[in-house]
Amino acid sequence: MISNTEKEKFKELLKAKGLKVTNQRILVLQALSENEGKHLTAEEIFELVKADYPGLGMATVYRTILVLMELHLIDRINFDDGQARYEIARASDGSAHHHHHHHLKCLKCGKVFEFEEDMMEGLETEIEKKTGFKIVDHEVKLYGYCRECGGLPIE
Amino acid sequence: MISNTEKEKFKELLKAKGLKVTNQRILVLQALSENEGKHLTAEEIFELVKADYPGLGMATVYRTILVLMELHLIDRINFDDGQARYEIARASDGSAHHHHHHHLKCLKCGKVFEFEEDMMEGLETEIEKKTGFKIVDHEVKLYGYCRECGGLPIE
DNA sequence: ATCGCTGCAAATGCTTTGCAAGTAC
DNA sequence: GTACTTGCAAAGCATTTGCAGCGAT
Repeated sequence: MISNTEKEKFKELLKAKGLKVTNQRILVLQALSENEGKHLTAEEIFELVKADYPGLGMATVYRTILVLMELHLIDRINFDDGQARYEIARASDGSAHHHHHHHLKCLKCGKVFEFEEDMMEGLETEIEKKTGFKIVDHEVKLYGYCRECGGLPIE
Repeated sequence: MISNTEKEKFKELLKAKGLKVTNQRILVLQALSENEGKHLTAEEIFELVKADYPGLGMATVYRTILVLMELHLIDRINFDDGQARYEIARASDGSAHHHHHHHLKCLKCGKVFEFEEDMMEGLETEIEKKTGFKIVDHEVKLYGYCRECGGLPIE
């Protein structure tokens, strides 16, 4: 559930950018907040919010997603299955760039798990030294076979 | 350039799967092989091969890409810019699952660099221990600002 | 009252598919 | 000769956009 404090913060953020506070925007953020770890597609967000707010249009969902991404309130993940997925950003203050949280996908059942581990700093500093690149964010995806799928490949 | 040995290996692979050796398939593989590190889109592959083989159709490019991916001869990368990109797989023997090679994208100029570093084994064993997951592959993307872009964010 | 937002429908853009003709084996 | 392949055009699907009406401030 989204706390009132968070909701107020969101309203402030919108106003600060000259954007308006609408039911649609609040409900979309809320749907993502209440489904942390579910990696919702735009379609799924649409269905969820539509249940509470029947008039909703798909285009609004997509436009709201853009707004929320610009405010750094949500992140997009792509599992190459034809549709993008979205999830609440951890540090929801709309400032931090590093969200140290990544994904683990089972190649058999397709379930997506998460992990918080962060052994990336070492790698990043090394790359920065070697290439002159200033790294501000990273994304890690692991693929394998989950416990229920027996850790064994198909076929 | 694609070596004759590699070309023969490719032909064997196709035959072993009951697939036919066609000019289109060889030319697409060759285009990707001669453009290692360029992360070509399907459209770009199409243009490249079409120069040598005018009759080519876009659908064939997409179908060939599928075949090459099933043979593990190429990998797909997605930079969320609306089109998938493809590159030759390193261990082109069509067996290995681990390709320890990842991407570094500049958030200002959009250029994509590569790095070979591999500090992932530690992370992977730890996750395996913790979750019971059997990890067979990983994908790392780093985002930042390249040397030419001054390591400084825009605006 | 203003200017942003929304819903709808149409458009876009990448990718896939159906099908008849062509080609490898 | 028998599949498998190809090119073309049409279809599919996720996402974006144009626009007139609606709603927040």
